[in-house]
Amino acid sequence: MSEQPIIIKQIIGKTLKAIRMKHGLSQEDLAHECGVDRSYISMIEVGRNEPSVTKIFDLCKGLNIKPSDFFKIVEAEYQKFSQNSGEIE
Amino acid sequence: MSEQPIIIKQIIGKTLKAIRMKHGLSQEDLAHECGVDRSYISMIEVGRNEPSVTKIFDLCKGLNIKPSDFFKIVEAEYQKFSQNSGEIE
DNA sequence: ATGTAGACTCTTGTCGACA
DNA sequence: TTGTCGACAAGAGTCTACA
Repeated sequence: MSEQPIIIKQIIGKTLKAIRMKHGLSQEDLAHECGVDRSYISMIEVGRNEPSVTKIFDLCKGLNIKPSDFFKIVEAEYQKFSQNSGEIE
Repeated sequence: MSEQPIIIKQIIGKTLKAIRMKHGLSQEDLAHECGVDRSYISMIEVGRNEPSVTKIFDLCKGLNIKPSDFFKIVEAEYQKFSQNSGEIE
């Protein structure tokens, strides 16, 4: 049951990384900004951990974006991915 | 650091319950619909567990709503809550 | 129809250190 | 600057069963 054909953590990771880099922040900057561990951000971006909603809200605050916008991107990628059943990018 | 003044799990639970009931579904209906445990849905709605993003996507699929819409509601409640610094309802 | 409990497994999330 | 490893406490998530 934990076998999701479409892996949401990977989409979240890719999305987070893209936004973080667009803002010109390092992982450490962001980690310090929102009070989470740097290695944890790495884990997320690389798709190993799926952050909780609470953590995503924290991260979005550090990135000055609205969580709903973040999830809009994730949802769009999710649908793209489920249609193509292929690459994330 | 895991001390969030504003508890997102409670907002998620309240939101899920409201949408589920608007759709006229029981917890068991929804659980069966999206392949999760019924007691788990109860846990979420009551604010004891914070579901992962993956689970929220599953639940939204069972409710025929877009995850981004779900999070839009959660975000709105979150902001209302952080302004009033009071009741969720 | 819902909340809760116990017991269990797996993952999240933190921290320090190393490539 | 980032990925990863190991260890650890805490929480997610399942299942059975009872109020």
